[in-house]
Amino acid sequence: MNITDYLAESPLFKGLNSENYKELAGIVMERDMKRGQFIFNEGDEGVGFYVVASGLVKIYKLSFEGKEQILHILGPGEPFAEVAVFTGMNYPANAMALEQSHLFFFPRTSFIHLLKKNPSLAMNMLATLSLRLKQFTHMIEALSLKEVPGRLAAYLLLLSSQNNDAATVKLSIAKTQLASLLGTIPETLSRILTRMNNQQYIESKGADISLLNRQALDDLASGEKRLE
Amino acid sequence: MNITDYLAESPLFKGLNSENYKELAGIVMERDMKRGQFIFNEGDEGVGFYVVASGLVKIYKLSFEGKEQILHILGPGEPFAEVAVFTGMNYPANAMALEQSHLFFFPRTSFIHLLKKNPSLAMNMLATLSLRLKQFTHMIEALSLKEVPGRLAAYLLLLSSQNNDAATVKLSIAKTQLASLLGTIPETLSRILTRMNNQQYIESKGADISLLNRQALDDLASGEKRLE
DNA sequence: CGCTGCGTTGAGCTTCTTCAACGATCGTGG
DNA sequence: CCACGATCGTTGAAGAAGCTCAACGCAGCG
Repeated sequence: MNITDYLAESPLFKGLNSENYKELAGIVMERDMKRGQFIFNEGDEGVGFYVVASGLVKIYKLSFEGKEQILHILGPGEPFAEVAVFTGMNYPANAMALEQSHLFFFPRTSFIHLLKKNPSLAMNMLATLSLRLKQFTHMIEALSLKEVPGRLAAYLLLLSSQNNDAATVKLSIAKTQLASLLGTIPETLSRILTRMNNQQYIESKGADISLLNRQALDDLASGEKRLE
Repeated sequence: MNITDYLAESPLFKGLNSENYKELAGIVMERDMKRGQFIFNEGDEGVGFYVVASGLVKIYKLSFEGKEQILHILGPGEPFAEVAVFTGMNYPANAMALEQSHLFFFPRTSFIHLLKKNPSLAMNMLATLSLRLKQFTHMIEALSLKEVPGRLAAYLLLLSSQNNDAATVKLSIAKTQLASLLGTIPETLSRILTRMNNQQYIESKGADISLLNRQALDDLASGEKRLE
């Protein structure tokens, strides 16, 4: 599988013609990252953006004391740091590989050059950024309106829905990372998982979690009910 | 002042040529809203987006119990609901006029038509969306990493910096609305303002707030210090 | 004048975090 | 191959932050 095939799989570049792909392939650079390696840090100059070819990447912010809030977890086909390309500003957050990852890097100036000649590429970017904005909207809502059990319930239901409503879901990230993604800490997450088990809403064994009572999880996610 | 002049003031449309403006003026529709009037509700079909000509608009989410989280407060020249245009999805939040407002409305299909012929318009939209994404990044950081005093301090410093670092700032929205914007409730906001007064960090009289100790506010905003 | 919305204050309570300790797992080097 | 260390997950106890509920003053406005 060559670079063009990989690119065609990303929503960002879907539906472009072969000439477009050739041009993209012409400016792309490849980077290999090991688990735990920094891709860039908040404040670094925004020299371009990335698309995950393989692996897993987290985008996150750190507080003064070092507490982490994950903004995104990104897998194959997903772009990140596009914002830096268009604002011309520095990266607004940190990026780290969660596992061995292969990345495509698109330098800012060359990419903008492509964009200007290419309305459909621009439309794709607009759609992608819009979707991301919508995700952030949900995230802000969750962080400010819901309690942690509600956020966790929403996350589990989301995972399930992404898997044909599977009864059992597998966490693709460590529980510590999940805690950060949900805006809390590992201890709290652990306690809430225990309580959900006690209530028979779920049955969790390590990274595998079975959803036993969807209705109850729904109620938690909508804030309609509290976790006993 | 005609429509074209108004449009040219919005960052969204800055730097376009006169032909572009004429086309935009050709598809725009004008709407007048009274204070408290709904512009659209979450879940409504995303038929187009708006630019504020005059007045003030809030974009917000509601929890099950009716608690509100404001996502944005928008004034003249600022666009909103662009996301719906590109995702083709329903509006992801509610919009309400905070005061008597005059709005420009751009219907989805006509606007997309313009975009496709017009790379510089697309580039402007990309830059605008990216900036908004960056703001959301900050907001998520604030909501999850900072305590309420820190968020308030950051907000006051932001207001001041938008006014040539004025020593005294005036809140353009009601304190209840500010509470929602900061992800808290009026009672908590009120108590924190009182504490900041006691510490002589600020001096507040109604909507006018003087910043007496910028260093202390900075420390709060960065999470470096706690409010006594 | 009375109503309504906004802001403030107090008391009690819930949720979450902090701090500390401990068990399990896993990869690595001896 | 085993032992060790590191990371991760879990549990307990105590404390802090913010929320709920309730009451009240105040201003603007019909």
